[in-house]
Parts: sequence; structure tokens; C-alpha cells
Amino acid sequence: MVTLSDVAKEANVSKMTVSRVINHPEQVTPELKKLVIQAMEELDYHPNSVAQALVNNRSNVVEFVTLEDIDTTEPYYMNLLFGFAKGLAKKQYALQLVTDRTKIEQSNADGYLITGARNGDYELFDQLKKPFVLFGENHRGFDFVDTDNKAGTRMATEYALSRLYKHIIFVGIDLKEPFEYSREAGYINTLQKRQLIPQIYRVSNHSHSAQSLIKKMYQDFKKDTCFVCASDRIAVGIIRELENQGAKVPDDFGVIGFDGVFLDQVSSPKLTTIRQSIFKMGDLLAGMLLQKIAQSGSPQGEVLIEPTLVRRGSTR
Amino acid sequence: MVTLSDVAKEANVSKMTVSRVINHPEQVTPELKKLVIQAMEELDYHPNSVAQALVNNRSNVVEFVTLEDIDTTEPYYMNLLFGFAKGLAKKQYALQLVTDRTKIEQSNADGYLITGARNGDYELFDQLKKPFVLFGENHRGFDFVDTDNKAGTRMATEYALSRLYKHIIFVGIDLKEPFEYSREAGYINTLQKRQLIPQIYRVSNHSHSAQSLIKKMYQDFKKDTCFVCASDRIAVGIIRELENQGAKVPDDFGVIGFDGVFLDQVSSPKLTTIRQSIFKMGDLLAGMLLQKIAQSGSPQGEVLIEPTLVRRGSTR
DNA sequence: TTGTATGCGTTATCAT
DNA sequence: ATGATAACGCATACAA
Repeated sequence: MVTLSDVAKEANVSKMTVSRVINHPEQVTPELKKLVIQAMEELDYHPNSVAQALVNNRSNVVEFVTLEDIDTTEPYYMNLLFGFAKGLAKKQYALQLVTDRTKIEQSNADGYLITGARNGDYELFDQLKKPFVLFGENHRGFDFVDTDNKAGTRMATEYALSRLYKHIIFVGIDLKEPFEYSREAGYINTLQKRQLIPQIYRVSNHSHSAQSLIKKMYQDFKKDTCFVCASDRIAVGIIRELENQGAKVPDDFGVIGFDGVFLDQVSSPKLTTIRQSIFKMGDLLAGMLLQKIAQSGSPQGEVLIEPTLVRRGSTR
Repeated sequence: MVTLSDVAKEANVSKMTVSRVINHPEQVTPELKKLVIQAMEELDYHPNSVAQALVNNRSNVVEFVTLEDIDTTEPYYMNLLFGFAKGLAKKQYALQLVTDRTKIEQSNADGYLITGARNGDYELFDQLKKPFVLFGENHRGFDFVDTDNKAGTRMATEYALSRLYKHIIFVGIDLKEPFEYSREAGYINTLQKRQLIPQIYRVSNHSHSAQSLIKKMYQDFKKDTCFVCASDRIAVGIIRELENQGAKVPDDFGVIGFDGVFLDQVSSPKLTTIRQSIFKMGDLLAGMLLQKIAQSGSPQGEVLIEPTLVRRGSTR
């Protein structure tokens, strides 16, 4: 293993100048700097992050916390996780996976990325001693990254109208959470701009719940209706039951999902959906968290990422 | 932060006795041991794993490497990952996610868990300088954990026979890999024991490939046939196309999948499948890898985990 | 059996 | 601007 000392010897300087070249390059003269950099390359030196961690009283580890108790291994979160991991790798950070909220502070992690937070969870956050960032909209001043949910449903609704569906119905998730309110708002605003009356149903975020809804209400739905959904799961359930009822998708009914992760592709027909850049958001969150740690907890703000409309077979 | 010294002071001993109580408890007298343990609990002492890592020349980080270039965020791998993470947590280890094989040795990880290895990958392994374990059957002497693939397809085949399907067809994955050979063997052996003739098709591991197969061959398949599949993806594709052709599942045709992760539940009808205990295997692999690291590379052997048959709507 | 001294690789502090 | 020293928390080697 090549250490600071090795580089120092090679460059005929002290360890400290080498350390400074790495951490405070402006404090060392260009000549020496050049010598040191040359030596580092020659020896293929890489700082030992464990030793760095020790002096800095850090662990170089952060936690990826999943609070939502649904199946945590679903592709949606996993894209986030891989994006997050990519962001961490840039700074030699590693991660630990936590699904049990009581174990959050067990390890000596430097910070947390928290996903799946619900209204009831916020008290928990106030007690956290280490920096954290959230994945998911909130309006309590916690740093977060999320999709621009309002823009997403606006895009979906406008697209449905442009495909000449006469009635646009929103099927949301029956959760009193900010992301759901935003998605409903995007739909409502778009319809109202055109003097149309919003019509909203809410179901739990499972395909069979959506399926039940359609089964029960099928008679009430007229042809030329497009369902704008708050998730791909819901969209998949709607399509399934529409077809069970003998309806034609996308000709009689259109269906637009929200998420664009995995389910949209295994569905048949493939889903028109609002695709979230989950991977990218994970990467971003890693950057925010690491910066927050480096700056001992300074606020990082709120970031909304524009989703994209993916046109496929579930709309005409 | 509570350190060794703090505990030492509290217990009126030197740092070393405290250290020994942790690492070599047999070397210290019961009386002192009791004192030290009491002090540790009183102060709620937890060893600083970073400092431990530094003296031991380790990082307390391992890599989770995914070589297969399919969508790496699919639930199958994610269950493994969460099981692995659980196993690591027991020893305060963290992980890094790697999907780019050229980056495996970039970090200073202590070892690797490698998944999705194919025949062409084995040369790579010989060059690895750190301990590693594989997820997936191999016969080149590398330590691994896998499902007992042969037992799995044996169970599936026997179950199909017990449900009085007259013809049992195996639809495998067209890969020349050990796990596939084992799955085929389990099927073949079971049929031969009963003097029945095996009939095998192979497709790529995507639902639409399986769908194409059925579309092309549908005329050749008699009623009362059960398809024993090498994956749930394949099973889902088969069901979809059978129903497109107007056949009745499970009455006319039975379908049995293999994996039991996610897809089997979103399928309709839900899949009868051979469920692998992926999460458990991940946990196990973590234990093996950590032990291998602790024992500086000692072989850990090969472990086969019995899968379970899940009976559901795709068989009668 | 227990304690002392030393070092792991790095950085902050203080002196030059 | 550069260097010597000490310190982070722990464990190995050696001494008592």
C-alpha cells in the first residue's frame, strides 16, 4: 500500500506538503505542487479513506433508510438506491441498508437518506443527530429531492386531451401526503384551465385495488375516457379490469401511469406513463447529503426534477 | 464518543485489558472481565469500527458486484442485496454497489460478493486480490451459494404429475450455464424415473420470448400439458400467450414458474412457482464472505438452499 | 495475566 | 510556504 510518506519521500518533501496538495492545494507553491503530483501519479497513490475517516471523526458510511413498509425491494426504490450508490462512489462513501426505523441510529453512519417518509414520521426526524436528506416532497423545511409531481400530471392530462379523449378521470392514491396532493393539483389545474370538471377517485396503491374500482364502477364510465393515474400499479390494474370487461385499450379507454419503472414495460399493452428519473435523483441526493455532511449540516434546499412523458400503447 | 480509554478508566484497568475483553476474552481473568463488561455497559461503549479498520488494514466495506447486464434493479437481485446487507450489518460492515466490472478493484473494499457470473467471467476472478464469494452455482471450486436447482425442478415436475397433467414440457433459458443444466436435470431425472420422455424448449429469459414460442408452437401442444419453466418471466409469457390463443389456464394447461420474486404475484392468475429464498441466501453469503475475510481467504465451500413449492392459480 | 510502548495513515496545530 | 509533532481509537508485540 502506497502512503503519504511514500509520496513524500519520492518528492523529497514532508508528509504535510503532500497532505496539503490534496486538501489545501492553494497553500503550496506551484513548483512543489507539481513535484508532489508527479510523485503521486508515479506511485499510483490513493488516499486511505479509513485513515481520513479516523482523523475526521467520520465513518465514510451513510444509511439508506426505507420507512415505507411495502415491499422495499421494488424496482422503484432500487433505481434510487443504485443512483445513490453511484453518487456515493464519487467520494469513496459506502452505505448501509436500513428498513427498521428503530435501527437508524445504531450504526455510526455520517448521515441518512430517508425514503418513504409519511406524515407521522416527522417527529422522528427532529431527534436525528446526524445530517439527513429526504427523497420525497415535504413542506416542513427538510431538504428533499422529488419529481415535479404537479408538472407530471399536468403533462399527462394535457397529453390525454391532445389524444382527443373526451373525459379525463384521475385515479389517485388514498394517502394524505404532499406528493399525492401535488399530483392531484396538476390534474385539476389543467382541467380547470379548459373549463372542464375534475373527477377524482382514490384507491390504495395496488393493482387489485384499482381493478376493484373499475369492476364496481364500469357502468358509469363512458367511452372516450382517459384515466390519469397516480402510479403505474394503479394503471396496470385499471387496464386489466377494462379488458376483463371487454373494453378496448387504447381505443375506447386510455390509461396513463406514473413512475415509469419496470411495471410499465411488463404491462400489456405497454404503458403510456410519466417517467420519473429516479436514478438521477438518487445520484443527486448522494451529492446533497455528502455536501451537507461536509458542511456539518448546512441546509441544501429543495429540488424538483422534471419527469418525462413516455408515449406507448395504453393511449391512442 | 466513548472510547477504550474511557472504559479503562471507569474499570480501573489499562486500555489493553479492555481491548482483550473484546478480542481475546479467554486471556483475561473472570473478575476483571466482569468489571470491564460492567463499565462498557455503563458507558454504553461501542468499538469505533473505523479505528479497528485502520489497525487491521481493512476498510469494513465490501462490494456487491452485479455482472449480468440485464436490468440490475430487478427484485430478484434486490432481495439478495437486502439479505446481504442484513448479514453485513451484524458485523458493522457497509457495502458499495458495482455494476461496471472494470471498477471492481477501484475501491479499497475488503472483499466481493459477485452475482450474475457467466462462463466468460472466470478469468476475471483469478486476478482478484481480495476474497470473494459467488451467488450462483459453479463447478470450478469457487465458494458459492445457490438454490438447489435440481431439487426445484424435481419438485415442480412431481407436482405437475400429481395434478394429473399428462404431458410435462420444460421451457428453459438458452444459456449454457450450470444453473440451467441443473434445472434441466431435475426435470429429466424425474420424468425418466417414471418412464416418461422429456421434451425441452429453450428461450431467452424474457416473457416475450416465451410468448413467441407458444405462438409458434401452439398447435403442437395438447391439452393437459403442464409447462415447467426455468423462470417466472418465462412462465408469465407462456400464460399470456396461452390465454391469447383462447386456452384455459390452469384447466387445459398448467404453468409452473421458478424464482418466486415479485413477478409471480403481479401475474394473473398468480403463479404456481418454485420459490427461492433469495433473501436468506444473501444473508448467508454475507456471513461466508466476512468469515473468509477474517480468515484471510480460507475456502468456505458450496451451499445449496432448498427452494419451496408455492401452489397457486396457474396449476389446477 | 496485565500493562507499556509503538504504529496504522492521515490531518490540525503550532513553530520555523 | 513548509515542516515537526501530536492526536484520532484501537491492537500487536513485547515487558513485567
